[in-house]
Amino acid sequence: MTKEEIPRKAIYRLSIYHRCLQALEENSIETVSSKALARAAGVKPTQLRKDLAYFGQLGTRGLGYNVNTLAEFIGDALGRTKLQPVILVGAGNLGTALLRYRGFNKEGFEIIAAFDRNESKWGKKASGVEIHAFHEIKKFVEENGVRMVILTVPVEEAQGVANDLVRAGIQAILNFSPTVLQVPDGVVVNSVDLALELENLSYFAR
Amino acid sequence: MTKEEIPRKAIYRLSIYHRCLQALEENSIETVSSKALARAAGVKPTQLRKDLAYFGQLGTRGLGYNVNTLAEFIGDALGRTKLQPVILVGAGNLGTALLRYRGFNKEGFEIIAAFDRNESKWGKKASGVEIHAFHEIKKFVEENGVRMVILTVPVEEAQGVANDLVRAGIQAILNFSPTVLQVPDGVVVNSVDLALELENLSYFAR
DNA sequence: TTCTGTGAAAACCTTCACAGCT
DNA sequence: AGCTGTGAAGGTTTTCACAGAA
Repeated sequence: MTKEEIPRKAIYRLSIYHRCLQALEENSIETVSSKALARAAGVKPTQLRKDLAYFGQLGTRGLGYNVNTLAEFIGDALGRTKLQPVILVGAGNLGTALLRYRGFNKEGFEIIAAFDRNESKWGKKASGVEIHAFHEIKKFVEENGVRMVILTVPVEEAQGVANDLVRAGIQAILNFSPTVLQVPDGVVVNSVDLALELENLSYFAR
Repeated sequence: MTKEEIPRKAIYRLSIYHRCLQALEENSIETVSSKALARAAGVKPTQLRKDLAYFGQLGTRGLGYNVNTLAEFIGDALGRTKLQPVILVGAGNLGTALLRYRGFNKEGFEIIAAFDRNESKWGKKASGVEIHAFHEIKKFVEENGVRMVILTVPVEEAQGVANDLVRAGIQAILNFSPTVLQVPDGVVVNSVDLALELENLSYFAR
């Protein structure tokens, strides 16, 4: 069972299961069946079992899954045990809104710094996060072992900035610009394209 | 070639192609090969051709595709010809940031109103969009023929509000809460889960 | 020759059916 | 009995290989 043979989509769903398990933990529920957990996660029970089976036998037949054990196991499998430092590049509208958003911390990610090209922002803080000069990124990334970036710059700048980030040693980019970033192998990009999601919705809503 | 047999993912990619074509149009490029367009969209040429082939013969063999014609065709296929009214529910951090974000308009969507539970916000405007009382949604939706919602309320409220929206006749929800919404058949949900995207990235970044 | 269109093959992912613990 | 684990079947999406038009 190596990392390679687990479907991409299964990994994605694992995060969802993890969330649902956290909710169950908060309600002091100790055991859950694949049926109940699958329902909460919006998938079919067999799929949930299959996904978990990639990692071994995690449940107890006739009983179900232990909530705590399973939550911890998935957390480990996702490499989510320790806090991951993240930087944000582009402290505009969306960027500062994301700095204010507390959802990341709760899930184990900390935005430790922001970067912007606009000199007037340098040294200032937004939601407790200091905004640095853009050209300091490379040094900062190296010194702090940063691997992940949230990219919220205007479309026109996105590819150029992405190139700089790759050069600085960044391995993963969460891209909010409505463009397809070209990056070398070994660098991962997930794009959140708001207009595209709307467009997609409008197609399927009749 | 009915709507039903075209892969979901192909529809999604169509939006990407559309974007790339718009960029080409702005640069006054008249013709593009599947190879070039696929590269820009981050897919393989064969996949692009297959996707387009679902809709008929759109290119010219030996030559490529006409940028204008193809852009217009895809726009039509996506039902993107006329402006779609959208409302935003939950005028908090993320909500107001999205109101400020101009990317929607450019792609043919207009946020015509915002709604919030917080009475102190009622009647105020954020980025030119008026914030209404939450209980006015149903009436507003009916009167304005609104089918789509951007949902940016806190997690705890998300499912409850979604239920209200469905009752008000909403057909599509772009959900930003980190939870899986349960909705009846006929209602479409696309979720943008920021922490989940980060988690996913962190797994694939080594 | 160049580049699209497309049936067939391959890869991938989901679901089924039931074996196997508790 | 109740519920998980899993090989096999089924379905969907991607890629290949090449036919066909400009």
